[in-house]
Amino acid sequence: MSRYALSLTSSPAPQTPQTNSPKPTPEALQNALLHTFKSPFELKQIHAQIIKTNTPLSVLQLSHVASVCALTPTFPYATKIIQLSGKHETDIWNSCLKDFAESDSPYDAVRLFSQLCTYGVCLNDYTFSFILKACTKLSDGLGGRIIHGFVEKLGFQSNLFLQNSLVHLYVVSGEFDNARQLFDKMPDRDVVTWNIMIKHLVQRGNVDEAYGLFGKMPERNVRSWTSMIMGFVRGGRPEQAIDLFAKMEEAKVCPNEVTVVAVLAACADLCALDLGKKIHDYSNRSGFKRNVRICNTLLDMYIKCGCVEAARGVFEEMEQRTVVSWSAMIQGLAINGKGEEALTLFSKMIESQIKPNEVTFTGLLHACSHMGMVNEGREYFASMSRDYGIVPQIEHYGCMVDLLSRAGLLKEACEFIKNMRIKPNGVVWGALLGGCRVHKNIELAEEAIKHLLELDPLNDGYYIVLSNIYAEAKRWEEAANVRKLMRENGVKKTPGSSSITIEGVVHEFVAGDETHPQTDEIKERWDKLLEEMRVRGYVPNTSVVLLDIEESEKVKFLFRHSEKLAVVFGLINTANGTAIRIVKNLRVCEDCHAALKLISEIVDREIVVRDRNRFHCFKNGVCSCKDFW
DNA sequence: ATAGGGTTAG
Repeated sequence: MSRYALSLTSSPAPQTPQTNSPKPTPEALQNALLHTFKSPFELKQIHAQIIKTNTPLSVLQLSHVASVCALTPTFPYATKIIQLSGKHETDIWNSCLKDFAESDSPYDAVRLFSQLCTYGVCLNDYTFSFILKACTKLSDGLGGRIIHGFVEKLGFQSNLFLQNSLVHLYVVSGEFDNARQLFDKMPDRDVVTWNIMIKHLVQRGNVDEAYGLFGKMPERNVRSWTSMIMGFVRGGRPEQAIDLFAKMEEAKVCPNEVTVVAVLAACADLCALDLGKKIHDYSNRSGFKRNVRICNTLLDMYIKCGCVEAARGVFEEMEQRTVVSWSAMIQGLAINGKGEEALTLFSKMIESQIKPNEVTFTGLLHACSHMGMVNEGREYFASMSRDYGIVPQIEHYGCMVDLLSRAGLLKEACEFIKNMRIKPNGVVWGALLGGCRVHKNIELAEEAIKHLLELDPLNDGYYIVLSNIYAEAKRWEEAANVRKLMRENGVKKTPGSSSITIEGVVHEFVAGDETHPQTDEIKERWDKLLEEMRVRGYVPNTSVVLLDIEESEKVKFLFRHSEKLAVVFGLINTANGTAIRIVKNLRVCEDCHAALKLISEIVDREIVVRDRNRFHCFKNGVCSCKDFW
């Protein structure tokens, strides 16, 4: 008690009168008192002041008193003071409840709610909306069910706000059946109700069902469209995301910041640079330039379109950069053949006092592995836990094995796997297998495949690589055995597929596909290119064709690779001089790599191929990967 | 005074 009294008298009270200044108003005196009021034990003084000056506390002052006393035994005393003030008691406690619900410790709201119940304070619909907000923050479904009971008992069950809050709470706390049940029996739903359901169907990966609801909604607002677009992006269906965005524009709904993020993500996935640039323009026109998340997504879009310089432009113009901005830029440089710059950028990041996270290190390790910088990679790997306290994840181990294996340090890579502190996965052993192919080590490849067949027996890629390794060593019988094993295990080779987006339309080419309406035109153009390529020394590399067929047949197969089809299609259907951007589902084959280098020179165009792992920017006969991949 | 989207790797 005395401690608080002391603090009251000794603390500076700005409104305390000076000797000659006019007498302070009672309200100023109360404010002065409240200014230092931090403990419920001072309530008596407050109360005395009220009586002495005969001035009731304002709503703001009462709320302050309420929040100090809310979770203490002085609660009933505070209630009394609020009642004496003549102000509406429920309002005061509600505002306090709201503050707690929005604070970092929403559980305080739950405790206050229980006080309100214990002392019989009158509750209204606002009370419930705030306590539900707190429960939502806590993902407290059980609490939700209890509150739901209260809501019904007190007759608020037909309040749409509360119904929506309850549906949201159930869905957030994973009680989807309860959410659905409530949703189904709601007599009236508004756009918020539908949006909640769509959002959470999407989060459960149920994009089709979400789209079903989207179709049934009586009205849609910008959030409905955005959630659905985002749903398609997250569900790996960026074409549909972009289609829907076009429909949104037709419906004359104005995109907001979140829409911009969603559509940019779709552009990034599709390498749809034209649309991406349009959205960039729109974003600037709409004044979204200072939004860090938008900038990060823009940066990522340019990176994923292979436009490192445009990405750098966005990065440099940013007013604020978060760890996400730096990590995205580092990763971007890494997979675009600019590993050294990635490492330099990391030093700048550290100078800027930005703390790296696990993603930053993934980018750094990628930079090292794509450039063959073994010692640097080892050092970063050691540094991440030593200097930054980041525990390496499976991705980091994967990068390290990739780094060592590509550099030919296969034994060390193998040892590294065996000493890992977590269980290696398919990616880790797969990295070793990949290195074994480059460095022609059959023995370790067999060791790797043993693990891979256990870990990931349905992944066709590993069989293909092993079969390749045997074939390149001219051990045909073993190569055939691998393919036989593949058949026995019911594993099918994923067909190569490449896509190109022209004016917002995605054109997809699957290896060997001859059904495209422009097939003849593509062939014709290819034959012309081939003549010029041969003049420049191109020899078809049939070793990448694993089929047991005639050499001349193999050559035909080579010409049907999806990336070649997509590139030639792009040459035909875009203006001279424009860059061609292709996305491939697998890695680029060696023959295509050699061919595309020459084509970039012959037609004097930039050709960007984003494959499973990285970018290949072909320009003037060379590739940004410097043939190290 | 009350309800519903967003960023980097894989």
